[in-house]
Amino acid sequence: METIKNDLKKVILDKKIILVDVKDKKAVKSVFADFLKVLSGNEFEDILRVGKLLAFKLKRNEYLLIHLKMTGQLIFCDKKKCIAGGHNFPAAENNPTKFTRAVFKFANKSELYFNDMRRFGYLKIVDDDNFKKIKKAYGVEPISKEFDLKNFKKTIQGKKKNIKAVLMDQSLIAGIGNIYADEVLFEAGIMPTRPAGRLSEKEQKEIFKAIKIILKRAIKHRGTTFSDYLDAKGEKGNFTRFLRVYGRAGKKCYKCRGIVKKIKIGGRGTSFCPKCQK
DNA sequence: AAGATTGTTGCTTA
DNA sequence: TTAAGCAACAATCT
Repeated sequence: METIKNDLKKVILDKKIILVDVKDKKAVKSVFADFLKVLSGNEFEDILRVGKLLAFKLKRNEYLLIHLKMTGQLIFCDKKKCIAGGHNFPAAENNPTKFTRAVFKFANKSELYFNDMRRFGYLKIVDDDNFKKIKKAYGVEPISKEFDLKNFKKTIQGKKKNIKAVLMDQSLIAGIGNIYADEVLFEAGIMPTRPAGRLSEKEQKEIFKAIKIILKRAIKHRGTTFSDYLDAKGEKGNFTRFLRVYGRAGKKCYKCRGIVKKIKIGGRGTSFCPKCQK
């Protein structure tokens, strides 16, 4: 989401929105007429990110919220090229696809496609007050300065839930999902099943450090399932190569050469190394 | 063909 | 009252 936000900020700000072609009304979680009314003729002034939620700031203190959930994509196209963000998208140049739920059309003929195969994602207009309320429901931004060791210790203090569930709890820490939770705990050498409140000082510090390292690395690689243009051969990009434990069940651990295991925690697939993570 | 899949919400239970 | 646990949401792929 951080990558998508940064990429889109370069191209869609201060462009007049001529119309929004909504192909799937279910994707819009506001009163439909209001949604169109707020957007038409408006402009995006900024893009903010709250955890995995994107907030496109509009004129008159309103925001377009976009959540991509599992399979959402945002693809911006102008005359020259398409840039894209989101999960496993097909050829950016083939838009609209059968999964295109809405198209934002700008005055200069450029377009923003909201695609979503599984239809979990949504678009929503909120005012300033509402946005503040939504933001409040999220925990600290882990890449911010405000998130320091002291803050983290306080966050996990007394928690009986396992550490993986705590890392993924958006109301505690914003933005860590299933993949990065596994990566963080592998980096820190901690078993995902450990009750968060019973980790030692040293372990807490290791996890804190790992959060910073993993997120920094992920952003450096432009996110996990982000792929940009098709290359000259028409092949899809793949940027999951920097992952060290997620999706590697049955393979050799990069640290100890033992076998990476997979279990279920809270209904989610969880990859870990039983030898390296205690 | 059953079980898996990157996220969140809202209900039930403790 | 709050925290934890879990099904549900939908559509694909293996």
